[in-house]
Amino acid sequence: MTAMDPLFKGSTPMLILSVLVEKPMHGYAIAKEIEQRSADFLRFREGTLYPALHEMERKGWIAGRWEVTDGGRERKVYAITPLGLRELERQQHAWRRFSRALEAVIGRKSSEGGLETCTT
Amino acid sequence: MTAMDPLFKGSTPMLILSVLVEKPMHGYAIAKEIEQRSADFLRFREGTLYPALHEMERKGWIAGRWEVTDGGRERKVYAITPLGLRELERQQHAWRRFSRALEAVIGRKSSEGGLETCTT
DNA sequence: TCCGATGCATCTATTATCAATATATCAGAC
DNA sequence: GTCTGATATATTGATAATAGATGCATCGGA
Repeated sequence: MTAMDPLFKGSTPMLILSVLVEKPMHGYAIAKEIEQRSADFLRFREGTLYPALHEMERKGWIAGRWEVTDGGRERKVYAITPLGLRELERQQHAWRRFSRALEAVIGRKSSEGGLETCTT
Repeated sequence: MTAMDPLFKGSTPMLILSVLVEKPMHGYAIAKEIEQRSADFLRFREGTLYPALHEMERKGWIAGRWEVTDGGRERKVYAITPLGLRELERQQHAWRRFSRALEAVIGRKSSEGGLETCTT
C-alpha cells in the first residue's frame, strides 16, 4: 500500500480477493496486478502481503498450492474459496456503505462551504 | 467508528476536521454531529475520540478552549486552525484518490464478473 | 561470476483503534 | 434528598494491521 495515509489501512484482504476472484495467482502476481490496476497508486510491501495471505488462508478465504513453473521455479498459487467469495461480497458492501457515509460527512461540508473544494 | 471493519480505520481526523470547518464544537458534539450525518453509521468511542482530539491539537490542526455553558457546565470547544484546514484538504484529496484507486481494483472485477455484484 | 527480476518469508516498531473504566455535573423524576 | 440518565471528558491496556527492514532462493542474461 502506498505510504500515504492511515486512511488506506485495512483494505488489503479485499483487494487481494478482488483479483483472485478472476483467477488464481501467486503472491507476487497479486501485488503486481493490484499495482497495475490502480496505476501504481496501490502497492504492497512484502511485510504486508505475505502475512495477509497467510492469515486469509488460515481463515479459509483462499487456498494455496505450490506449483512449479516451466522454468522449474516454485511458487505458491492462491485461489479464492466459496467462503472467500462471500467475504469479498461482505467487504465490498461494507466498503460502499462506509464510503457513502464518509462522503455524507466530508461531502456535506463541501457543498455548503464551497471555497475549499473549489480549489481541490 | 462503527465496529465493523478495519476498512474504516484512519478516517477519524478527517471526519473531525470536516465538522469543525463549519463551526467550533466540543468533543461530544463532534461525535454527535458525525453520527447524525452518517445516519448513525459512523460512531466514535471515547477511547478514540479524545486521544484523537488531543493528538490533532498537538499537531496544531485544531485549537481547544475551555468554555462555560449557560448552565455553568465546563466543556472544551475545538476550532480548526489554518493548518488544520490545509490538512483537511490534503486528506480529502488523498481519500478521493484512494477511493478511485480502490474502485479501479474492486470495481473492475464487478464489471467483468457480473454475477456477484448483481446480488450486491 | 555478477546483477536484476522473480518469489517468498519473517520480525520488530509504529500506529490507530477497540474495550474497559473512571470521574464530574446538570436536569428531571420520585 | 436520592436516583437515573444525559452530558462531557479522560485514560489505559489490548489488539490488529501495517511499515520498514532484512533475509533467503533461484532463474535468466550480460
